Amino acid sequence: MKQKNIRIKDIATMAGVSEGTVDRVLHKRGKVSRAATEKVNRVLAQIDYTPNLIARTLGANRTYRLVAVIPDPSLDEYWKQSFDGIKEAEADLAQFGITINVDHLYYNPHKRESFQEVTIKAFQSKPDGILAAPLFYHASISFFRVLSESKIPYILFNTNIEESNTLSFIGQDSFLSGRLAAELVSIGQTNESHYGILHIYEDLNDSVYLKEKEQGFKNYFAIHRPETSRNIHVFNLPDPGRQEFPEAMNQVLSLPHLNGLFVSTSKAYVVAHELHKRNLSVRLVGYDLLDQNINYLKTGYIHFLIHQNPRRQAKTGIRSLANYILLGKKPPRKSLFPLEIISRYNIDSYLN
Amino acid sequence: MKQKNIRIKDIATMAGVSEGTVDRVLHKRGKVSRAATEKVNRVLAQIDYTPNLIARTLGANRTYRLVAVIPDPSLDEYWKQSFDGIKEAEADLAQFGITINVDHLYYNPHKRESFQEVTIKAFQSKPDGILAAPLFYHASISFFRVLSESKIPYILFNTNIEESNTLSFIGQDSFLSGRLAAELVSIGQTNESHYGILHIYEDLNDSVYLKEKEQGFKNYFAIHRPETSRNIHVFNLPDPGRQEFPEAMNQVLSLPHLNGLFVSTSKAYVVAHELHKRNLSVRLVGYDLLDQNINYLKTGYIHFLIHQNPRRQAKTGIRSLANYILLGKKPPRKSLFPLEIISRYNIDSYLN
DNA sequence: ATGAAAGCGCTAACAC
DNA sequence: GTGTTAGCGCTTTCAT
Repeated sequence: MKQKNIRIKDIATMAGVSEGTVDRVLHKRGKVSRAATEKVNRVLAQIDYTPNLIARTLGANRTYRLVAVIPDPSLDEYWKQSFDGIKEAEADLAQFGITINVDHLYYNPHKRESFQEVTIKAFQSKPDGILAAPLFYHASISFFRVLSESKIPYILFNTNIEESNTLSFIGQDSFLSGRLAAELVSIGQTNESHYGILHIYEDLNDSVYLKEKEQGFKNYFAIHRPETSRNIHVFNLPDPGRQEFPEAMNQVLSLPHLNGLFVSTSKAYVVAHELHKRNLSVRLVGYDLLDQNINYLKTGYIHFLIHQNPRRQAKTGIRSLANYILLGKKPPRKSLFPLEIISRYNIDSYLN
Repeated sequence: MKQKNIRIKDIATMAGVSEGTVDRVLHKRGKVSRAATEKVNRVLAQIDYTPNLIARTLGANRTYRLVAVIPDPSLDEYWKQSFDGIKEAEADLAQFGITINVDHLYYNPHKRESFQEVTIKAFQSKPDGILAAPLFYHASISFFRVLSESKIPYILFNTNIEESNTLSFIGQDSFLSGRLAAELVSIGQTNESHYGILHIYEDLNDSVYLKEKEQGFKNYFAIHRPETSRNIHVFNLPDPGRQEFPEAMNQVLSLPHLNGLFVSTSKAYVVAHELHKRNLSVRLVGYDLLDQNINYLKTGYIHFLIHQNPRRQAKTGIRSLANYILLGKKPPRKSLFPLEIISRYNIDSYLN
């Protein structure tokens, strides 16, 4: 009835070779004659062999070191959530001899040099795998080229670099995300409305995904509300910590018939703050469940947040990497997360 | 630098006893003299011993059989999704010697006797753990009492039975869910609107969670739109397969000022169908990503779906059960899933 | 009651 | 190249 799992020993018997040879074929360790390789492969093709991970880790008695390259979690609550996801995954995987270095590899999300430094450090530590959130497009390219050359497997999350040779990208479809934002910001509004896209404190030159969101946003209007298409205004705003910021916001908010604002990053709360100060009512759509965003969502200054679930993205990333290293399982090239709509009506169910 | 983990062998040496004795003390298997027990415990008190779970599962070389009690997946797409979640979890856990019986334990979600039969079968098979979606409140009570008495651990999902002694319940907060539905169905509508709550083909007597949804729905109006509170109408509709159904729907749809309908189950599509037939425009809110619901969502007859994520619920349930049995980790008593809002604007991102 | 030893399935070192 | 074998840390059986 319940046939026992096939063991390497069984394969060896069936193929008429020794366990060692089967192991060598399975792991492509070389030093096997063509004849023996074929004998083993023939058996392998007929059966459905699943290695016993438990026995493997116990037998190998070795540890793997992964490395995660993300922005400093202490600088940004969003990255704190990614960090938490990494830690969760680490706890699950510890029993398989997997450790994760992340602590000394934080970078400043606004300093390209910082990212570059860290990527070099990460590479030089010769890890068994890398998970990275590569915010800087150009600096990433060379990093990933080096990794590919050194055969170090790596997975990206949050930000995709199409040109990279990554095992997998985990994140959302930025174009669709922008389209959804457009729909949320304009639903129920008249075609005379004007809308603003706000990129806050980001180097657009490096942030491909912000441009994609912008395109998705515009595309929605081009298709569904062509008359309104000309009423879309794009603003690149400075660091909200700087003095120029409120003045820049004044410009934005002085637009006539401004009925909606889309903040392309998780900084919607700074805009909500400005609306609050001025006692203005403008539909506001942004990203992510940061404490401040949640507060403004509950008080009605932010209407919708699109949840990117950084925690789960990071966790999935580490898991995929571990699955690949431990079991050789290739993850899907792209794992696109759902665009979760958060409003004041369902936010509570998302908070533990 | 990296001190090796303490092994049972080390403890044995330190305590001056054999490995076997240490193991017996560790697992309280008895047959150890007071003297030996104390020697071991003294050592244990001084060190920080963490058993190697990998080695433990490999050494034990035993299998655990879990059992899942759910409605027949072939009768209902919703339960098919739960089923898929179970199968996914099973694939992950196979390496730990966990197998799951589900195939011959389906019940008919509309037949209490069928549920009872299956619970008896499940119990008699003496599994190591049970995952159940207990749709029938009264019949569940005795089932879970028996399980508790026999020390068989069990976890509930989808439907909670507060009185049970379950290790964990995995699902959504029905009250909040009803409240969210009320908000979605009424947002942007005038206070003169009338609304219908539709329970389709369910024995309310047994379905606590439907009543909770209803209460949440009403509670929203009581608090936020007291004037509209008297405009809420509750309907218990028959099996949509029966001839009476369209006539019953006529009654519902003849309500004056009917501006919104809330279907408390995943059957919103049958209502959408009736609306479509009559070419009526009424805001419709329901549950779950069934194919037909998705179609009507895309064509605009359904406005919002609340996603219960049955796949993930079931998967989480099995995982928790396995974690408990394998590692002794107690899951949280309640694991409440987020209320995911699905509209035509983000549905695509949810479909793979 | 206790210790010794044979696995569990796989890896890796070592002979040949 | 190939087979053999000693672990990995724990469980479990079997003498004693």
